[in-house]
Amino acid sequence: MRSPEPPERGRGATIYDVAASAGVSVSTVSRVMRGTAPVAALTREKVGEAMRSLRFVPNRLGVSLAEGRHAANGIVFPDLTGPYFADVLLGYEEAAGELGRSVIVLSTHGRDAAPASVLGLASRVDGLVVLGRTVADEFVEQVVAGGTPVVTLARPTVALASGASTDTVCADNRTSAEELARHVLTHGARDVVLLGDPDDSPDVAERWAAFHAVLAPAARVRTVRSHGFDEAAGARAARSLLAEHRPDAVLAQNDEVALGVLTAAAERGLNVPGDLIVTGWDDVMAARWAGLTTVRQPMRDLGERAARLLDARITGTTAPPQHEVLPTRVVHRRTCGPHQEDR
Amino acid sequence: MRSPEPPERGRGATIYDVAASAGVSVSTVSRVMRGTAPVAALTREKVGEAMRSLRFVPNRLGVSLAEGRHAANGIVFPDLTGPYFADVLLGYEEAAGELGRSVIVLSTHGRDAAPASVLGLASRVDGLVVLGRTVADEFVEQVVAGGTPVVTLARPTVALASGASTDTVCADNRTSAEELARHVLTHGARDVVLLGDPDDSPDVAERWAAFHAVLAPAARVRTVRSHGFDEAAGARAARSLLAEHRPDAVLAQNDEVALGVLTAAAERGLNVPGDLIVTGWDDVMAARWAGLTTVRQPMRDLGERAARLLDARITGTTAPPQHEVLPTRVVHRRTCGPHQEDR
DNA sequence: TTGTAGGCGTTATCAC
DNA sequence: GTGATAACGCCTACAA
Repeated sequence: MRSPEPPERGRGATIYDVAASAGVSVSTVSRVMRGTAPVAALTREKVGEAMRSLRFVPNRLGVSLAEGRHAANGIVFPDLTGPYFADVLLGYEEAAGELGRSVIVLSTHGRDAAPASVLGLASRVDGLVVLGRTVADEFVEQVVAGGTPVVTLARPTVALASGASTDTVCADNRTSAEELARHVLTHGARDVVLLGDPDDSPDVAERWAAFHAVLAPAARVRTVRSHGFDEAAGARAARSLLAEHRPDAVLAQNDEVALGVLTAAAERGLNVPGDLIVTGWDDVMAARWAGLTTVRQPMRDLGERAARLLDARITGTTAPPQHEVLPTRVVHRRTCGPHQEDR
Repeated sequence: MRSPEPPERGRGATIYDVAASAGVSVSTVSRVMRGTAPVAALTREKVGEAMRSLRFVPNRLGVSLAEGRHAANGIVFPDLTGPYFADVLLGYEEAAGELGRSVIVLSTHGRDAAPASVLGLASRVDGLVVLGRTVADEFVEQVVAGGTPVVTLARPTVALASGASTDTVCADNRTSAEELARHVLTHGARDVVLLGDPDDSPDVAERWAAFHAVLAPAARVRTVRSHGFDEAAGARAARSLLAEHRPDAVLAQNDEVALGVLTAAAERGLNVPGDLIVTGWDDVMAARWAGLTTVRQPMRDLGERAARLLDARITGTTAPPQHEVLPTRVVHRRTCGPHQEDR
């Protein structure tokens, strides 16, 4: 004796198999699954039984094609390295899951996304979040024109042909950058270097503008380019920088670069903060252990808010474009001068 | 004058629109796209023109339904927090992309995955990677029985009804755990606590078994449970542990927990490593800045290998189940005793 | 309450 | 070389 339809290996049962096995039509099976119309108790019973014994799981492709929606969202990262992106993804995935949507991730690995990969992604989701400098405005516009809403994250809003613009969510770079700059001046810095990779992200450009505005009247300010934005890149850039001239302070574009600066400074026997003030951005875990002054941004919340804005847009809200700015906060530790430390 | 078919907002053009616009049949359009059969140069030209002007992007659902494949893989994480998972994902996404597959991520947020979410995911991918303790063996088997290959990562292989078992890739826990244990004995530890959350992952169980085997003959060994496996959990557990009794050494399940122990030890004025030896696992960035002795595992490679094993299985290899064990290495720093430090 | 049939967007197999 | 047309798996009017 075997069960009615031995679950065939390698190919899931279809709704037709269930219908046949239960002796009803496919519409009835569909109704039972979706509760979209009343079904006689007995019939429901038989269908349920058939579904169980066949281990039936509806094929997403069929469902999506019929429903006209993917129930999936995409997110495009420039890179997946480091704690920043992981936390954004965490917040995004959690909120998207709650809203009944799967998450498809695409990393462009530092390069600009290949148009094909972005359009391909767009064709398999209901909406897309685009981080920083991953996709040219032109393609963002094209994706939206194709009917797939886009939310930009940590990136300026993109103007659309329709006259509207993308929803966007980002962290408040300016306020904390200004505060950090003032603080550094307080500690006596008069020769400041802004260190980072300006091609990395629009966030960095915003911070640098704010740094400049505050520092320039009171100090010498130079921008120095690091090629890359990880610890090694920071160390390399700092080594050549310190070899030629020693500034009072280095404001790095993120914590990783700042940690690289600390390494280079230690190699030269420089005392931080006595000889050199160093600050980062992001407040990654290592920053606390290195005593690095930095700025904390709400990475999870960025991801979560993006997911919710996107959901609203997919759901068809006609609200005007939203631009959310999430608060950040300066975290004082010992690399910017002697004082009470935050944790 | 307007272009032939004004790209309608909100709804992408279909292959029928292109065919109509070019004055050919859909089969011809399909052939042009896929190069699956010869097409007259002139025709190809017209079709290309139509596709461009309509900004046609084939709908993935249609393609997938017809092709009978999703061109997407899933990956199920217990959690997305911390550097470990981000790096695994990085390696996975990179390899999957290279193999022409999108990546759908699902996090179970520490809990066991809801069967519905896993089966739902399985129904929209061609294959699945399952990390650690996220999905009960029973469901893994069910997913595979349904025709979706599964690769287990950092988790023992799952026996299948077919008599086979899942492909699996994991890091070598035993060798490094043994080495670390011997090393700790060398530094004089005779009262050792293994600290962690045994429910967290099979990896931890493996390490603890190896620790035990080496330590038990020469030292007192206790296992202490931390509820959770982040820094705060480690600190909490260490506080209550140290309040009652001070061991010579705490071997934590991962770096985060170990860093929590360092914090708790500092609060009590204990000298590390003089009064207390501490070790972690994973070699996250913060470990270097905290001087933590730990074990480095090739996270990216884990993800990449999983992607490739999965691809082979999807592609239909009939090779016997693969079980890959990737090498790890102990990183000596100052929390385990005085000596030359690794970076 | 249940069944029939057409549609969702693409591919692929036939004829022509 | 090209064009009908039948899948693919599901949903949902519309009929009965």
